[in-house]
Amino acid sequence: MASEDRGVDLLWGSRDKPARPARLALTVDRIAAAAIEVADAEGMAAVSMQQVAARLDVTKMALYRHVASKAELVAVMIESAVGEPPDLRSTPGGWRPRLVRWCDLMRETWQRHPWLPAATTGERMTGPREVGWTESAVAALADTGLDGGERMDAVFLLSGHIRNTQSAVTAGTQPWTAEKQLRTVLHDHHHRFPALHEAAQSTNGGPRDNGWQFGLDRILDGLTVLIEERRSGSPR
Amino acid sequence: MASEDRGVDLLWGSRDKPARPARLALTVDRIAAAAIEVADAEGMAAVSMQQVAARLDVTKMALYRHVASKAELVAVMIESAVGEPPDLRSTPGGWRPRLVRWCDLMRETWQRHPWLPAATTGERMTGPREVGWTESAVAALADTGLDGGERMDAVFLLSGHIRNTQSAVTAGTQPWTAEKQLRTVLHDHHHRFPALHEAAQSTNGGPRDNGWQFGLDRILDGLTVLIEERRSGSPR
DNA sequence: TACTTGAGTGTCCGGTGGACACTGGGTGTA
DNA sequence: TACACCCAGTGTCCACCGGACACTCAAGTA
Repeated sequence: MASEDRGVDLLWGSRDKPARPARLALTVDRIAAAAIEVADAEGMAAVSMQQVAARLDVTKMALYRHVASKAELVAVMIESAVGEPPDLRSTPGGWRPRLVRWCDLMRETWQRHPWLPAATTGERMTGPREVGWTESAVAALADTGLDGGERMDAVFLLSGHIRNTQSAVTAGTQPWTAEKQLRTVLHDHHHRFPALHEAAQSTNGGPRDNGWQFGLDRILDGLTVLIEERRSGSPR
Repeated sequence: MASEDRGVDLLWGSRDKPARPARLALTVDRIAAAAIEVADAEGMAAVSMQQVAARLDVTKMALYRHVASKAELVAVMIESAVGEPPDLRSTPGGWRPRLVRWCDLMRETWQRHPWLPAATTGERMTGPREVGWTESAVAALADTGLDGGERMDAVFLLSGHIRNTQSAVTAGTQPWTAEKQLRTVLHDHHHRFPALHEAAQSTNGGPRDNGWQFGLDRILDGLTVLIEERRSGSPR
């Protein structure tokens, strides 16, 4: 059938265009780019081998010449989407502003690719760039007096918070992010959830950011407490 | 075929058992229980309509008489698995021990049902018990001087941390939880990730808990800073 | 010119969630 | 008592998913 189409094409028009331009056209990078387009436009759920293949005008099985499995495709997508990890050494002011900067950059790229939270959960392969981001943040904590495990835990805590707030933006991870639903539920059952009802009432307005800024400040304050304790008090 | 089996059954044995015990046997609760069994044993990915139906010796379509969709089934599973929210008013010592207690209970049930992190991500319906857990934690922050939004954000921060550490246990959300992989990568490319390499080296042993305790302490310390600031200093 | 290589194809498989028409026993009503 | 309706559970179908595998056929090499 495809060959028939080709025949018609050859007979009726565009004879001048190269007879086989499609050969060697497929590469891992092009596949990843197409998959990212799909994910950006329609979400991670829409990323299937056939969808991606269709966008490249190719059969899904052709993709398997270049990626071993869908998991590998997703891994390549992530590695491509996260971009080069930042160098924070030029950011002045010590560990705290550096981590803030790191979070800003992280959230920026995650906002550009809202499917990243969903794609980066679960057991999976990790690419060098992704590890590079972690490296970058751990390095920012180098001279804080925290031991290695603590530095890693701190970065994990921070990136987890980014993931939570970021995925909640698009997918409503937490009950109260499904705004309308919760609001009506709270209205109908306010006697059952008095504390929530009261909290919803006494919220000091302001645009919701899923608790991003609040959580960031709490985490950094908590880290500050530990770091100062280590520095001045008992150096363990 | 099923009727044949029934016939054989009737002819050869167990004639005494009621002729049609299966009628009215299916209920939402039984379906949810079966689905939870599947999820506990084989993970969320194994929860399909047919799997659940098979466990109940029933056709998958029979389930649709009782739940409208798979999403609804999952919602019922969650609501059933989280259990009754706790009453923390009897826990002495103020908001901090109460939140610690809340986290302990939360982690306990999440450990009993390791699929809960995976099931509670994404847009979905929320049941009264799940909201009840939130209510419970928000109530624990009632007399802290935080406004409603802050109380909600604090609970979100905490439950997000539980989710992250808990799901990492089973699914390796973060790069460095894939222990062996990262360790070999770090060994092979230590020149590329010096900070990570050094951190991995200088970790003060101890059993990893995915940064649960570390993160919890940081978050609670950070909350303490804010609450004390509100109480003593400028009440905003 | 003959042979090998390898990118892309077509077809198949088992699994998924779900639509829809059907069966057949239980029960309320005439 | 007879009948009709109700409705829990069934069987079959569909589109879609990821993936195995054998195939075609153009291009490069010997």
